[in-house]
Amino acid sequence: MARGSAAHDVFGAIADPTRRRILERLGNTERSVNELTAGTGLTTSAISLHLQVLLRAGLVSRRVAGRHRFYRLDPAPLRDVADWAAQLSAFWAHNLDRLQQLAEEKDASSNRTED
Amino acid sequence: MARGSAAHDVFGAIADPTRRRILERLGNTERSVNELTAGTGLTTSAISLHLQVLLRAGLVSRRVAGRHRFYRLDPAPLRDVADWAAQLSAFWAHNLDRLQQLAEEKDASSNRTED
DNA sequence: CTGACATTCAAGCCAATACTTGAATGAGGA
DNA sequence: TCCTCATTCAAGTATTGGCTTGAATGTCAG
Repeated sequence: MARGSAAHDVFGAIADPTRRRILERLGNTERSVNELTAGTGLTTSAISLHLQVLLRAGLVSRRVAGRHRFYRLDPAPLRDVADWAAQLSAFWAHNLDRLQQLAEEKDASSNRTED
Repeated sequence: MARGSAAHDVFGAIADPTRRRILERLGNTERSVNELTAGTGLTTSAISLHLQVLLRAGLVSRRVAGRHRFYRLDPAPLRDVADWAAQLSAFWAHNLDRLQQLAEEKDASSNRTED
């Protein structure tokens, strides 16, 4: 991605596998840069840069605690991506009803007490 | 996206806005390169290159008809993207049961809850 | 205060990408 | 056949993005 495109939008941000792994690892817990660096063969600088990209894309937010910065996943842009991809695939398959089904299912999960 | 990442995977392919527009335009109809070029300020060469990327990512397939190539959307990879994004956003929202439901529904692949 | 740790900043490098122009391939029509 | 249209191929260029190293910032522990 060079000319017109940009890594500061969501699609550009999730294009990188390292950043996707970070997001996955950030799934439910907030983690420090050091934690996120562990396992990857990269330096903390590299991970920090990736986190800046994710920040700019609105995919993560951070909490400063002493000399640690804890990063946490922000789901809203991901949901945009999911919607875009789901709509497009459903559109092609002419499964418009399935798209709506998914939307309802999603809606129902928020105000559902127990199954 | 330079080093580790690649435009031949789905996420890299949809990172480019031009390619996303192509996919959207391909929504329900198959279109020729010329048709897809119209409207963009780009050359047919550029669009052709983008289509090759989309082809390699499995996002489109083509039908050769005389001197025209008609490209058509292939929804499967998009559904992968949708699943990935939806799972992650749902994960964060503490809808773990729903995540598991989705996972089982799809592949029953291993989902690790790293502490 | 001093030292060690956690994170970011600043250059700088290399590879990959998006685009262009010009030529090549291939199919249809006169 | 010959010419034209539709598409791709082949360089070539500029820009971007990912990563590293080395220094700067800031914070806790002694």
